[in-house]
Amino acid sequence: MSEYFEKSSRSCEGCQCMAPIFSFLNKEELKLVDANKIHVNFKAGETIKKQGTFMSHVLSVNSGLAKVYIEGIEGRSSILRIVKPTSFIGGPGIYFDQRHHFTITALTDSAVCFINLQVFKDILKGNQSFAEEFLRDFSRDVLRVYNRLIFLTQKQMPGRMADALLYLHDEIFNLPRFPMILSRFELADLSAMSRESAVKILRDFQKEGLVKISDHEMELFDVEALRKISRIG
Amino acid sequence: MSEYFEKSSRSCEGCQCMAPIFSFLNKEELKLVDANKIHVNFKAGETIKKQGTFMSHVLSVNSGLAKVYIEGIEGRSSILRIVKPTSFIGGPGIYFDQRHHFTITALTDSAVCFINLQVFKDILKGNQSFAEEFLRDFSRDVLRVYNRLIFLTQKQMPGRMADALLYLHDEIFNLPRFPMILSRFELADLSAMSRESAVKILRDFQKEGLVKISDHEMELFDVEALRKISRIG
DNA sequence: ACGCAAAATTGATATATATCAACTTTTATT
DNA sequence: AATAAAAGTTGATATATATCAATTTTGCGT
Repeated sequence: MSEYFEKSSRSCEGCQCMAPIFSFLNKEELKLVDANKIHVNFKAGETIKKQGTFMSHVLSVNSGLAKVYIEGIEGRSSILRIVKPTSFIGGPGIYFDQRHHFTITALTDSAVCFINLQVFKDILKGNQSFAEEFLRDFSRDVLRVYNRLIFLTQKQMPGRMADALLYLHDEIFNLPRFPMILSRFELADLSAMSRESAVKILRDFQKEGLVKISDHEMELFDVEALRKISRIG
Repeated sequence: MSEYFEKSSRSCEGCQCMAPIFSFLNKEELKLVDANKIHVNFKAGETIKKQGTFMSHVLSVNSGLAKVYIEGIEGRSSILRIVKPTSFIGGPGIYFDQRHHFTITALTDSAVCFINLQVFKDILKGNQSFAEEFLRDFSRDVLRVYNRLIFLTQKQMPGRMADALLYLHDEIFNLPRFPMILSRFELADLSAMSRESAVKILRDFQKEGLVKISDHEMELFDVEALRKISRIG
């Protein structure tokens, strides 16, 4: 565990790497956040927050990529989302039971700010537009889960894998060629299948010339074909 | 379509059938709700709100039972929850895009109040404890979906069907014997399988003496055995 | 009470998917 | 560089699940 942390030397004011939601804060509120945050660096693979633990802070991912996943039955996991900078991470525990309902793990070296939950809530109370943006962000998250529920239960494997790749393409990298940050195992967790099945589907995609995987890089040759596979299910 | 509606003669104040969340309102706020609500009766089978439509109101189910489901791919549906009186129904559209992201259908004759969304939001702005209760309610909903995501993707059919029955038992009726409000088709939508599979699993449960279905009644003889099946997956 | 339409049921079959076991490649460690 | 450990791959097989087609039951309107 090498979570070397620091009382950030930079202040939040003027910080380029805070999550967009915090742009709704005024100077005073930002100072409050500044005084009640902890900045921590994580190495790839490290656990940022563990499901089930007490939620003392909310998170802002400043740099790096992370996976947010629910630890389910017998060691199996469902990845809810991949987080890219800069993103806010709260979750349903904030106003329900003050617990984390998912685990967050760094996929690459990452920098994260932890903002004291009570301070966050206090600011939320007094700033209407901040509160509304928070709700918008939360709601977007919820809709993502709705979508996952539908496509994980109603599509079959090729469609689910196509969706996983398109998710990385459309939401994370916006490029047909991107670093393969997820292992086959994680890709399986993202598309609700076994590792072996994930490997086989990817091999099929590769044979058909839709994608190419090499040297930790994924290249999508035919995004439209993938979209079609996604549609067909 | 026999949605005969009425400007309710009773006022909200003192109404015994409003959703618990509204108990956080003061008299004045309640009057505002009163002046901006519509009370509608639905017959079993009627659609209360349709996925994709503009969200002009939030709902309070005063009596009757309803199903909340997402219309997914090629006519397939996923039931998110069964709603019993008295319950508030909002959804992620409130602060995101003002649309309904699920369809609500009456399972029995029902009475529903539609509260103007803008008025609802205005009150939320000015009443902190109401806002927090709203967030708690919303978060509870979200956690329900998390759970469904996990058990629908990580358990196999017997476990999923056991969960569906236990859901009705634990959350809706709190009795080992209850009216079978869901068709086999709907039970299948609740446990993410085909109708035929649902029938077969139920037959197995019945053969093993775990449940009995007759005359629109479901009786759970061995709740603990069902819990075990749920656990095993 | 009759007849129709919808829902439920059934067994046979096809398909999708997981599991298993063996093996290869990659990555990390000493 | 050698070795171990982890990740990835593969084909064979078993299992879970959906689909299909035929049949029965139930509910409903006249």
